[in-house]
Amino acid sequence: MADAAGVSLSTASLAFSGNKPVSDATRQRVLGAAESLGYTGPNPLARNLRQGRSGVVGIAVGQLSTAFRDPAALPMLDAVSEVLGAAGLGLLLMGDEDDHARLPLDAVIYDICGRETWAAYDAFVARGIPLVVVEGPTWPGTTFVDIDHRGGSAALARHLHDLGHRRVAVLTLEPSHPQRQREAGLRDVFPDAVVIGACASDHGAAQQLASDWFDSSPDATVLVCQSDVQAAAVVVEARRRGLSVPGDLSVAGFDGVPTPWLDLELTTIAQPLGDKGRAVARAALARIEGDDVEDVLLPVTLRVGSSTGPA
Amino acid sequence: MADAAGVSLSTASLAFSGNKPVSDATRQRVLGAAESLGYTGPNPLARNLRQGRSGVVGIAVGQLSTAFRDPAALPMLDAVSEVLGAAGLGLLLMGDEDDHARLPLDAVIYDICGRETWAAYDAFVARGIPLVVVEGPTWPGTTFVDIDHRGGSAALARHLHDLGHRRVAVLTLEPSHPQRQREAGLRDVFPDAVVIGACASDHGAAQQLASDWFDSSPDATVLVCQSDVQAAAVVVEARRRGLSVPGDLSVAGFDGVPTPWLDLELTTIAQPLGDKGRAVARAALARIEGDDVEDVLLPVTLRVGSSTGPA
DNA sequence: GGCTAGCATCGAAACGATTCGATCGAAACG
DNA sequence: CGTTTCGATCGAATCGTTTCGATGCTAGCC
Repeated sequence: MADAAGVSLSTASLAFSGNKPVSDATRQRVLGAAESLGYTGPNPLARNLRQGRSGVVGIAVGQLSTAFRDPAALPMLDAVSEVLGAAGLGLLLMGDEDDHARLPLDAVIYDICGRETWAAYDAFVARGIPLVVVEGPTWPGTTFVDIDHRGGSAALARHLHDLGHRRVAVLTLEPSHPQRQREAGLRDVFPDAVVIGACASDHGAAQQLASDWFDSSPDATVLVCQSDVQAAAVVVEARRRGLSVPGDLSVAGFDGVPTPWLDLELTTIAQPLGDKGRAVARAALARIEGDDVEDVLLPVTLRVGSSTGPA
Repeated sequence: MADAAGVSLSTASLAFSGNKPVSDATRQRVLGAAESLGYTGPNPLARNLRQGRSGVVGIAVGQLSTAFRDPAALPMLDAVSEVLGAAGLGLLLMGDEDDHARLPLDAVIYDICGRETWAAYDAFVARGIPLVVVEGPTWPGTTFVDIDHRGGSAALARHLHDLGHRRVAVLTLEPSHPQRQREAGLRDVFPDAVVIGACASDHGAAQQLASDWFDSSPDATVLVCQSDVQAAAVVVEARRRGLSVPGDLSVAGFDGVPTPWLDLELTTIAQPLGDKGRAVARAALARIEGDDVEDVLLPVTLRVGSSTGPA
């Protein structure tokens, strides 16, 4: 250790951490000795043990390739990473299969819906690790960050109603907390909207579902989707069949992400992805500090594009 | 601690870790005591310090939202995560801005090209942390995993030459190690291929570049792109201008990822993304064990689709 | 019966920092 | 000049494991 060159362990530690004042001369001596001995600074593992923190926050997103294929996931992840990084914390990706209960995490973010997919939830709760859940159900020991699914869907529904639409079809996500909220919002305006099927936010799956639906000679004048990816797939499939959007069918999405390969702007519910990520990260930070944290509900905005028109 | 209920610390440790045999009766007693005292198993931080390992591998990908917007990034990330997870290691996302030198990482993967973006490289080398570089230049202390950019590009070029094409335009990535290799492969066949511009693998940017190029009344019969995302954007833009693909212009991509919103199959160089990820992860694991690791060069395959045709 | 093996358990020494409280001088103050 | 104060430094305790070597004990062997 560098203290062979002049000072005590405690002083050397202070010279590196700056937790207490150290005279300039001493600091120079310590840093110089470290340099010449090839000492590269405090061992992070030892620091972590002493401080009882790992400096790492886990984020569970289900299967990685599925989770990030949806463009809505990225801006949020970016924001989370940015806020945590600024606080000196790292972000650890938790796939859905591995046993992450043995890793030293300061907090865990669940960015998927459905309690059943919360890997290692019990272990984390038992160890007292703060949990932040995005768009999931509330659960003991958990801080909750959500967007206004229901209000957004209702706003979209009113927009469609104003355009004269009465026969509404819905392409849903697989059953989940946000999905239920969105359906409720839609039914506030269209109680008898008809669900044509459910799939993940995936272009191929949505296009297949839309194709089957078109085959059934539907009479709806608008198809409401649960993501812009789904909506884009529906537009592509409609056109492939010679249908015009919004002439023959109006299509609405959710999320408000760019779909640059379409030459129209989707009508969609834009959610504040960056705000959501920042709220999540701040909640995690606060809980790590031991502060009490309120659940967060973020507003969404209806963004009217050119994929919806008069019935 | 649980040893208040019967045994010594060492035995309790063995009961949990299983590193040495412990009698069944003792194990039961230890586990029972742990249960009733609310002890949730060995503290990961302490274990890490003792063992000198954190169980976490970092992966640097540049800005997150940019890196993962490219669909080619995900299958590889998935494979990396799967192999590391099976070995009990976690994967930590390193954005390009933060100081990750203070985190306890067992190894670091650089999945971006260009030495200048290797955040904290010097610090990691100084601390003796194994580094694995994907598609980057070789560098001291580094294990290198790459695909055969040059051979793949040359194979594509021969395919185009066979189709009768002689006037070739190229849309490149920003300058980087793989980009240089790919250009070399192309020029093995078409020495005077003309570069029309460079951009990241991003739909919007590529479409803009293609648009400018079409405005210049080009005489090339084929446009070679460096990713399927770029190629898809070019196809979209060509059609928007009433050009047929491959009738008026052949288009080729790179990567071999699905482009479900196009109704044609891109001609492309398919790279083994899963294999690449697994090779990277295995290299990291081996280096963590202290083994010597050979650099890896993976083959690619030409996949002829319907976006290229006779000149 | 004595000796050797082998198994289960234990004690103590790391792992490498941070941090609390004490000490020691020198400066400031009356 | 005596006393207080403050800043810099130091010693020792602590974080919670894992692991090495030693110790007992039982069983097997000749």
